[in-house]
Amino acid sequence: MKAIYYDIYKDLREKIMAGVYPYQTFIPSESKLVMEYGCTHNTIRRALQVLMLHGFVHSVRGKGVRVIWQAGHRTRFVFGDIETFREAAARNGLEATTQVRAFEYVVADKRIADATGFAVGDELLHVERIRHFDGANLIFDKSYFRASCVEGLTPEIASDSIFIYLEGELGMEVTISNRTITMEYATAEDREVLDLLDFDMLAVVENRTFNSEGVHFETTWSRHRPDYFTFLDTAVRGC
Amino acid sequence: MKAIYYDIYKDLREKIMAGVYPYQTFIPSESKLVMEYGCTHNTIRRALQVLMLHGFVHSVRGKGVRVIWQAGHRTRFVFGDIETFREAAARNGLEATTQVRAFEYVVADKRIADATGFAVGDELLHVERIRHFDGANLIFDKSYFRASCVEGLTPEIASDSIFIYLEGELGMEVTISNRTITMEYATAEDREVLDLLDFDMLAVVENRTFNSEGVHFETTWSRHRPDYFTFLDTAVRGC
DNA sequence: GCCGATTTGTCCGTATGTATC
DNA sequence: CGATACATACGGACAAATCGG
Repeated sequence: MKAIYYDIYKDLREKIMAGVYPYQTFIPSESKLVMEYGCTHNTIRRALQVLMLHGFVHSVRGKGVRVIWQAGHRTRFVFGDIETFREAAARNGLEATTQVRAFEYVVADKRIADATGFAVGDELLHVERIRHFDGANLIFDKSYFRASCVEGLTPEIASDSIFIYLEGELGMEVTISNRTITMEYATAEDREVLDLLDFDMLAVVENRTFNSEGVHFETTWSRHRPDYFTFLDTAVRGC
Repeated sequence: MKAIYYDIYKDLREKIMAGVYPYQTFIPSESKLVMEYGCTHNTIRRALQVLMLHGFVHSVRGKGVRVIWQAGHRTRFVFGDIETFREAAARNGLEATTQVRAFEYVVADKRIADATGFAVGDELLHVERIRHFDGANLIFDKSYFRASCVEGLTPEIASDSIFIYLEGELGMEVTISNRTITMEYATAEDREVLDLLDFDMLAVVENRTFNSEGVHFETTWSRHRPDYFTFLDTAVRGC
């Protein structure tokens, strides 16, 4: 990311998180930022748009751009953004390991196609992984990858990080993801592979990801033990 | 919303949902859209950005803009967007009623302030509501509003729709919302007011909303019975 | 492998509108 | 009313990626 607007976004974000622009105060006006960063109006606006989308600021016509990010809120055990399990675990300060439970090629029948969003007949790689951290098996991932997109993938790689392999070795870029979050009863299988204590339900995140060419190449269900699940989101009404 | 880019966004969205531009196909290039809509490059790009943010399309440099929205996916029992409970219920085709359980003015002590994000000493209106639809009490809302933002609000209005009142009568506009989703054990109170069957956990959405001036004016915890909870989201990696 | 046409991505400079104070 | 600040749009320029010949 070598774009100017993105550098400005990161700089402003840092200042907000560092308290240079505190909660509920106004950041400098667009024209001041234009002078400060030596770019144009439009480029500043681009950066401000990203700040808004990420829930850091809110702009008010005729008044200014107000900081709405609060320190302390939204921190621990967050598994929301598109990021690898390793990234999320590291950000939460946890040692994490992954055990691969299944790794097999299948052809999508109607049942799989309906569930995953792939087409009947698509060749898929079915992977099941168990995520261990903080002393317990806490997440059970069931994934279907489009086989043609994961050439050369092995169980050993899957136990490390599939996404780092895809992005590094295959040069694939993960960009957009459609997610749904639901709660489901734990199955016998869940109880077998996870350390569920006395929990009888799970938080299930269905994730359909698209690569940089807009091709749907993965559907994953992540089944989380409830006490380790937090999902974050910021929404903007209207336009 | 009188902006040109927004009209173009809505038009393209309609065409995608109507199947004019089917799943996985490319929509016309920017230059073709410029001619079709009689505006500039930048205005088209603005519309495309909104389409991307809402998970309808994905753009690939040098190739085009591909449709990634699938008909049928993401439909029923969705309570994700910033919208009133009535809007959501109506979209899901359900008759809905609301019972107001508490309605009282309080001053934020440290406990309330920490939980809600308001400051100690802020005057707040505490409201508890029970949402009934599909034949059962399914959602339990506990809200704190900034008192100065909800002048004239009555329990009767709260049983209808607080947001319609705020937007209509008070001219307030709800714009940004920070949400966290977690799972929690049902309390004795939950069991008292909701028809929980044998569920012992709830999906809890904490919602901090800001008005059009960027002022935090509401924190609500919506406690959903698990079988009626689905949350949707689309995420974009990188910038 | 190279070149040129196409397409998206970024940025500039300017102009006008609208809301706030 | 004027100054300030954000919102939208125009038109032009160049960079970067893709694709076909």
